[in-house]
Amino acid sequence: MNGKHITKLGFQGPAIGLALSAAVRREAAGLSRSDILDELRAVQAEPQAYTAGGVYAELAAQLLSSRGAAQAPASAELRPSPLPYGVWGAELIDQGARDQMDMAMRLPISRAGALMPDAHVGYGLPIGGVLATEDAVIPYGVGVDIGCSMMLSVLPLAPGDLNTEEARSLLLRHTRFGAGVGFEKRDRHDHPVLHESTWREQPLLRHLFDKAEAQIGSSGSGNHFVEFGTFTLTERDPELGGGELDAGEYLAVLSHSGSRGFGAQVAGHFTGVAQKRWPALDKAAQKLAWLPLGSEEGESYWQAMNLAGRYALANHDLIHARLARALGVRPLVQVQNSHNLAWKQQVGGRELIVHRKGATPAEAGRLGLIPGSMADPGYLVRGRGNAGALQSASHGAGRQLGRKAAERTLAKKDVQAYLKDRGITLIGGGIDEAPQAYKRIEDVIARQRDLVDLVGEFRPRVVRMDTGHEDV
DNA sequence: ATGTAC
Repeated sequence: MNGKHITKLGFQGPAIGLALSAAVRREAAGLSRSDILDELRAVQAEPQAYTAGGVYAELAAQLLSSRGAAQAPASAELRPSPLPYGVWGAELIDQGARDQMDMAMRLPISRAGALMPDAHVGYGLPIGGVLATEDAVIPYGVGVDIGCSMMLSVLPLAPGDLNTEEARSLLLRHTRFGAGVGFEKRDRHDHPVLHESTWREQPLLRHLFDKAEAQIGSSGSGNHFVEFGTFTLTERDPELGGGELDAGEYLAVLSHSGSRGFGAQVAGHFTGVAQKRWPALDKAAQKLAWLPLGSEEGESYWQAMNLAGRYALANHDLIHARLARALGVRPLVQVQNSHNLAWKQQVGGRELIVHRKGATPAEAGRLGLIPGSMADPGYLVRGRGNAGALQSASHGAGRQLGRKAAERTLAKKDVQAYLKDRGITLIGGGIDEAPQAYKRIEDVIARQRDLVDLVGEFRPRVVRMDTGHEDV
């Protein structure tokens, strides 16, 4: 098997090398030359069927992205039909989210995409959507809560070392919830992110600094939470604490938080700028308006987005530091990951902008956190670097019922019974965040075993959330 | 998700 056989099939550019190395591996596995050529023709004919894994995944991803480039018009004109993309757990995903992803894959700047099993409808790109674009960033491809993220601290304490009442009072004292909520001046905590010069580099950032300073270390509203629970490590993991953490059960803190009012205003501002930039863009795609990287607006968004990403992680840092300090301990290990952000990433040999809107980065070996609901387990996972999923996984269980539908259909007593069955103590929390409003996390995890491996499990015990429209 | 209000 050599390069000539490959080029004769019509492979071009970086695809030649990828096809050749796959062919060599198949040869080593004992296949005949004609069988391998048949396989390569099949990959060529239908690359989307091979992106999920196996020897041909990288080649398939490369073919898909180069075809995207060949088809890309240089204007706001949409493709007549969406580029193909991988879907994990299709039977768990509603048609509305599929339609939104189809629309995203018709953008002229789109090159590759994937839909995670927790996907549901959002603004523009669906939550659970992963989209790779070329030289452009889509504010609503990242979402309103820029840098929304997860953090886990495993503490040097046994689960029984903290009783429910103490956990409740620590959460009440050291966390702040609610839209618009920040800290009073005397309770504020400092963080290096507030001292970055970036804040002075854009009028918008200068304007938002005071709000950011007041709200740092707070949790906000909606699906955000801070909780104490039991973390179970199945076996030592080389990626976790350098492989030093013993298997067993620990008291742990898990939080879900974002970039608060600061990130929301950055998102709102640049979404407006992007939509004005493409007045001729099809109305149905308006919320997917993009900013070219290299343009002043595009670079400004990129800078503000990344600052909001660091700010969101700083929120977690302060929350965990305050709780650990109150307990008089230092965490044994900490893990954090953003799940609403865009990254520059190599896809099929090219640098693309990978938007993850409610999707966990899952490069090979990278740790991430996938929470369930206020009463269901969350998982510490290790990425498998699946090329077809653009190295991503779900960011949670995903909504099954919209907020209004949950308030309409779920009964308070059923939610209370669900919590009681699992021994959960809840502070705040609205009916719209009820466990029954979410897909079963076990189902969602089962659909992505080719995207992540499970490293540990977190079972919530005392949970704080914002108070919804209707309390539980 | 945010906390203002085509």
